Amino acid sequence: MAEVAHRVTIREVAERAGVSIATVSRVLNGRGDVSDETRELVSRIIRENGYTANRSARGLSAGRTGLAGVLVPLVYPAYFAGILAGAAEALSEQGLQIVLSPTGGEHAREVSVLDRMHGLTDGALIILPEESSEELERLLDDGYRFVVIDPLMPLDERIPSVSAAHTSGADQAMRHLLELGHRRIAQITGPRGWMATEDRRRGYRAALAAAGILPDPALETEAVPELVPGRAAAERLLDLPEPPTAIFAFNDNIAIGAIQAARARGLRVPEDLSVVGFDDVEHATIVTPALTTVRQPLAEMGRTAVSLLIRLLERQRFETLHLELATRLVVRDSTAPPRSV
Amino acid sequence: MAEVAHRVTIREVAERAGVSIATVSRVLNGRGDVSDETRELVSRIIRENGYTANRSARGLSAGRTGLAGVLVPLVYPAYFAGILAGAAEALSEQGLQIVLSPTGGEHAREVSVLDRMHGLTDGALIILPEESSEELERLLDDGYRFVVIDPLMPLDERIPSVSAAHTSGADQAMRHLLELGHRRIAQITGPRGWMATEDRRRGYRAALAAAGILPDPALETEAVPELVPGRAAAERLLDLPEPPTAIFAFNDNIAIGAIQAARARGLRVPEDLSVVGFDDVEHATIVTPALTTVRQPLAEMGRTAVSLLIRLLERQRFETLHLELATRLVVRDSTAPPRSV
DNA sequence: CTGGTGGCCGAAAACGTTTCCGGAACAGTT
DNA sequence: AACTGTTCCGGAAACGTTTTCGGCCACCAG
Repeated sequence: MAEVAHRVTIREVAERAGVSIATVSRVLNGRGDVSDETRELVSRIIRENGYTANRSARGLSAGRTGLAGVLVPLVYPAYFAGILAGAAEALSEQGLQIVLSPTGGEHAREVSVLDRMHGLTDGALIILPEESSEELERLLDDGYRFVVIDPLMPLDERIPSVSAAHTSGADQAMRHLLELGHRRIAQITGPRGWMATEDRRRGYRAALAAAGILPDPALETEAVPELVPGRAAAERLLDLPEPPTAIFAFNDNIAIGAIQAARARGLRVPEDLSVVGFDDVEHATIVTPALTTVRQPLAEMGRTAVSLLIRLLERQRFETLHLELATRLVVRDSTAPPRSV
Repeated sequence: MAEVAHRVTIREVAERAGVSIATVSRVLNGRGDVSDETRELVSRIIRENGYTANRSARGLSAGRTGLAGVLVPLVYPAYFAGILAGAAEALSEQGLQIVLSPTGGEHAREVSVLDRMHGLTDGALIILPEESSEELERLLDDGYRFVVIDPLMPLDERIPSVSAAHTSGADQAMRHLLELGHRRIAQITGPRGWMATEDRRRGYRAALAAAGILPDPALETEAVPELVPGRAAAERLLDLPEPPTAIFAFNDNIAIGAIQAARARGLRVPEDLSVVGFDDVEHATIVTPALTTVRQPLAEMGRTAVSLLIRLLERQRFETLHLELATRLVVRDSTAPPRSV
């Protein structure tokens, strides 16, 4: 029990093995130019002394830190946790450690966090970035490597990104409702200006148009993608003189809010009101009725972003920097033909 | 657009400001011994050139990396996300970055991750560790600083830990059910040997004893704390010749599984079966009926662990290394008096 | 005028690695 | 015997900071 616990260094390992530190380093990193005999000896000493390299020193010397940043607005929501889980798995396979930074979705904080990341990590995944394309371009020009997951705003061509097929997802959801016979289908959108919002709105309108239905502006309302605002938005829709028979919600939380709103006024889901969500987080399966929703492959988005990042770090050239993953409607119990049919 | 983007160093900042690197370092770290004038000038140059310190170099030189490890079995489950959210907030307030390591709950992987952490971070939070007390003691003797959150096994006195009041929580849950008039109360426990399992079992038995009820071994069954195993366990209980009128589940997932099991055989919750969970994750509020459950202050456990870790890093001496946070019963809609009363 | 004090700053060592360069030893070829 | 290669290894520079130590200067008191 030492007075001050002293971490064993490469120099001590070298001394005890009777070799130079260069040789120890070579063994450590699996470089060639070491005899089997020496390699064996050094490995033993390393094991016996419980030596592990000081990452700061390694990072400083080698120019790579082995760290990858993951910027996320919040840790808690299942949406982020899903992406994070996929990314974490893939990063760990690549031997990269994750530096997790919740930004709280505040622009200023995110900018400063990102600046710090530049001196700390080899690259980053940025989920739902608050930053403008210009700010990200500056970072890119500074030589930092990163991949954006689910960009809120349209980004410059040069910025690598991974997203989901919003328009197609909305289209699938709408087709499903239309086939069930719904004609008055409301949409609770996400915040105006987000790419996801606009893309899904496009899908919504296109599907209506294809069915020969004139969109009713009263049936489109907006909500912060959380449960309580979702419930409020649904209440607004149900208060309409001619309320919808189905609601297509921006995400599962809003959809669950809508189910609660319906139940609160004695409407049954799906008999009196059909509800479709988006995301397919775990909540969708435990709510009653189980939610029909558009599945986003969250974990896979994380994994895909990592593989893009890896190739970026290896300075590979690419065909395409923009990946869009397919979405898929999952039909459960919250949708049925409308009453009147 | 430089050929190879070159990160600006402290040396360049010093040159452009016409001062020594020592002075720039002093400004950077807010040390005294710099005139206001010089400080202003250097700050400007730093801002203009978008300089941020290389963390590896800083870590190497200063002996502190500004990184804190967080070891977690999985990222996804709301239980971990809740703790992580609290810890993340507190760590960021302290200017520490989070190195997140999902271990998959595999012992071997956790050990190696932890070894790596030692050379990378200043300290760590270890949530639900797979490691034995001995392994953690070795780490402690090596001079690594960490705090265990919700230990699975009893740990050595010297290992700092934060946990929740399991026994008291179980007692509150049982009292509630007993007061409602239940006499045949089943328990679905967590895995045998876990501290949480044993403590809650103690609370369960003590409450029964206090009510003068002889425990029936048939009413105690075990499940992996997830939804599907929980449903299976509940089915076993409901298949009993004399089934329980209430179930006290090890966590919310199991409780939700129990609700599903009841519903599947036409029993109504809470009229025909009362269910109490543990944790109070978000799921508990969106399931129907909303779950009566014992709330663990997850975010606060994370924050508390961080403040312990901070004091450890500052080498403060302490009164106590073991903190237990209070749990509290939250009554919702999944509990009611039994049928027969 | 002298000596002391305090504010401000620079030189340089130190942190623990990786990696470049070159040298020793030995085998094979001519 | 002299060479050319190969294999294996060590010396030392370099990475970008922090921090210690000491020096210079201005100011003040005696």
